[in-house]
Amino acid sequence: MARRSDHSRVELREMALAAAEQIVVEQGHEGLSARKVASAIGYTVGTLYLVFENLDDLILHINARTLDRLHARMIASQSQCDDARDCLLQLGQVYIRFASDDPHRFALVFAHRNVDDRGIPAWYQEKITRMFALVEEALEPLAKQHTRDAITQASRALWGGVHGICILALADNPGIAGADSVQDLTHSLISNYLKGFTSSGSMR
Amino acid sequence: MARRSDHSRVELREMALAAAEQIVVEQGHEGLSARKVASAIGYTVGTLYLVFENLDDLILHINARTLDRLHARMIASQSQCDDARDCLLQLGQVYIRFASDDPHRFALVFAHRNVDDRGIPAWYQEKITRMFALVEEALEPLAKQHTRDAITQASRALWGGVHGICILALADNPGIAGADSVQDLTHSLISNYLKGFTSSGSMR
DNA sequence: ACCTGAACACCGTTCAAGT
DNA sequence: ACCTGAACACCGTTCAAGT
Repeated sequence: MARRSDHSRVELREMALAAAEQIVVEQGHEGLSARKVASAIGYTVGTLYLVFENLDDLILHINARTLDRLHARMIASQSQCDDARDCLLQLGQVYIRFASDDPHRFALVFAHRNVDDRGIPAWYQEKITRMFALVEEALEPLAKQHTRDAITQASRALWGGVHGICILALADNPGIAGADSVQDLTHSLISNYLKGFTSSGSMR
Repeated sequence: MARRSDHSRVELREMALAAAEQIVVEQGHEGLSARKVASAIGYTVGTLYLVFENLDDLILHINARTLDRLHARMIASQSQCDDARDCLLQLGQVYIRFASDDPHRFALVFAHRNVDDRGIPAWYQEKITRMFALVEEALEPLAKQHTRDAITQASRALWGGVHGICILALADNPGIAGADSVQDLTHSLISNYLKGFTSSGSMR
């Protein structure tokens, strides 16, 4: 073979990403390999390195797509909720459902933190920041008496919390996935946190 | 060589575990390999499989030790706290400090969930359950008006939350590790959750 | 210019063969 | 009985060589 040019660079990238995502969905994070992706799209391993820096770079792009889909769903949920508290509960539900509907893809986002020497690229970081901003927006109407910084901090604490319940549940931890449903735990976390956050008196 | 018998089975296990832990501490999860462990203790790869089922089994035993140390520190913190609220805040602090003092070992516990076909062994699960039980105990004096089940659920939601902040911070997420310290976020989560949980009225 | 295919340096796991 | 060492089937990554 050699010199095929059947597909443009962009086409190759798209094919590789789609193939890689399918492997992850079916076999999970551990099942993914450069060789498998290459053979799935009918090319040699070497070709993959023409179009991605390395496997971590490919994974980063899968994760970018995953974060985009998650963000879209979070946005969508915000157009059909009643009050601010309900909006936050909806965000939590969407997050949990997204993770449990597609556990392998979701887990990949948080399994691969060691991108390389020069850290996570800014365009990718923005996708995470954007998600926290969504929580912050939803929290704002409930926090009139708080400063901007306090709201930011609260959104981070709260969403870190929701995320924790989510991944402990995915990992099938005995302590979490036991009797209660993940949705119930998330509801408990959000609603109790909000009760505390919106009550006027500071306890310390 | 062959037929050395320099070390008993138990000695070999201990040596392998110690060597593996050192590799994890220094090089992280990705740096660990059966061959490296074997060569670090002066044996061949095959020997490792005489004394552990496989690499996942070895990792499980590293994680068991990590959970034991964490549990010991959590226990210790409970003997020097004032009221129930302070005890819970201390638990959170210990958890976060433990994770950030030894990020690689801590991350290993939650990175490796796919033990094998027949799931996580009961003796290991118990180490996780034990930790949640500690939170539940600390929570109990604050929840006189709640049922046993409600307290259990609250301890799971709360500790899932603390865990989430913890790992997002370790992963150096821009949303979390930003301006606020992890300790502050944990404090915010616990103290606001408790305010909500201990306030009498249910909001729904 | 585009892609291959072989090479390099690694993996986890098994198991006949040596002492 | 204990341990080796070679084998097997995989990895990620690179790059001279082919068309």
